[in-house]
Amino acid sequence: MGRGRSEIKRIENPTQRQSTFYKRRDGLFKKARELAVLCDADLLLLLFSASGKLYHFLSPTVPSVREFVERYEATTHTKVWADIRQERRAELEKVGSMCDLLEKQLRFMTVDDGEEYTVPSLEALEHNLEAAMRKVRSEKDRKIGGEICYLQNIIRGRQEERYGLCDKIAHAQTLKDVECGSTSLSNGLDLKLG
Amino acid sequence: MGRGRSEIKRIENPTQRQSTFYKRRDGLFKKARELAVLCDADLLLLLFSASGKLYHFLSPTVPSVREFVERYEATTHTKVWADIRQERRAELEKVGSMCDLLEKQLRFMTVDDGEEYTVPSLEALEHNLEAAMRKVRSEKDRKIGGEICYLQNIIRGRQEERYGLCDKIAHAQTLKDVECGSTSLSNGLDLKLG
DNA sequence: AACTATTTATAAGA
DNA sequence: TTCTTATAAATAGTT
Repeated sequence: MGRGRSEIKRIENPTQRQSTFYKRRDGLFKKARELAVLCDADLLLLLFSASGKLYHFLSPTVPSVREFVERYEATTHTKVWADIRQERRAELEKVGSMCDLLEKQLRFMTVDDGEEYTVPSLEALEHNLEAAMRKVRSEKDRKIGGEICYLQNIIRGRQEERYGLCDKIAHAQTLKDVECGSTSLSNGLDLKLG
Repeated sequence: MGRGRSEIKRIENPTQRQSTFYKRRDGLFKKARELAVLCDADLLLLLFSASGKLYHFLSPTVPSVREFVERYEATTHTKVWADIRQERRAELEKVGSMCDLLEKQLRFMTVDDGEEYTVPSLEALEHNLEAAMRKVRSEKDRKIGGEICYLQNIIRGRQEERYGLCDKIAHAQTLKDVECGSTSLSNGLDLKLG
């Protein structure tokens, strides 16, 4: 419509583009309103101009953008926000219950400065701490035991090395004795290893 | 356009309404697309027919309905979902950091079955447990001390009551003695109270 | 869905 | 922006 032009491509002249934007924007909104009224349809039209200005139309039967988009989600089963909200809620619940559990466990082991306790509850705490202590100490013993064992093995290994060395030297000496026919020199090498 | 009609009101004839809906829907979408291309605008068009069927158009520069509505929210400062999400995120972070803190505290006091510990770290745990134990025991001592004090007070009170009673009886006796002029009966009531 | 008479939208110019 | 107007486009009624 109008004089000339038919090709639909970006209008490079900014003034002309702006002018066309106004005219066509009005036309589009008018058509949208007419469609809603004539055909009993619900529609949402959100429009940003190139300069970032917002225009929107919502058919009269629809109370809010939010409800409309929720209807859209329900129809398309996209449910983008619904899903995200669901996930967030689940995550929050998980972390929350984790927190409760930890708090309970901690409450099981420590006295809080703000609180007042009864003697039996303090005794219960004491028992819990004793149990924890036993566990820590047994773990420590186990570790130390392991280390002692490891050191013993090293010592044993070294001793065996030394014995082996002694045997070799002794053997070497024997060979020498046989070769030279004398045993006097073997006494000069007094092995005190091992 | 077209032959006749100019009044914009709901078309009562369903067949005619449906026909008009198709024609005008196509026209509207065409106009929407043209506006987006010619004027470099971003737009979203969601349309439900009277029968609930959905049609939508999103200008090519916009990747999703979600992003578009977020832009709408940011522009209008409606921010309904944005706010809710922000709150949720903050809440989650708070609970999360709380959880971390508790976990750290707990890790400070207990040995975990899955973990391997060094002897020095086990000794550190032992010290922490000893500190907690001292705190619990001092609290217990304080409580027991308080209870002993309380019981002592009760005992003292009872004793005072008894002394008072003795005094009264003694006084009554004295009165009786004075009244009767005899003191022989007072010896029959041997007070061993107090 | 296709045709066409007619109305409506709008490009260009002021 | 807004108005005017020539002209292209959309579409109501019909088939």
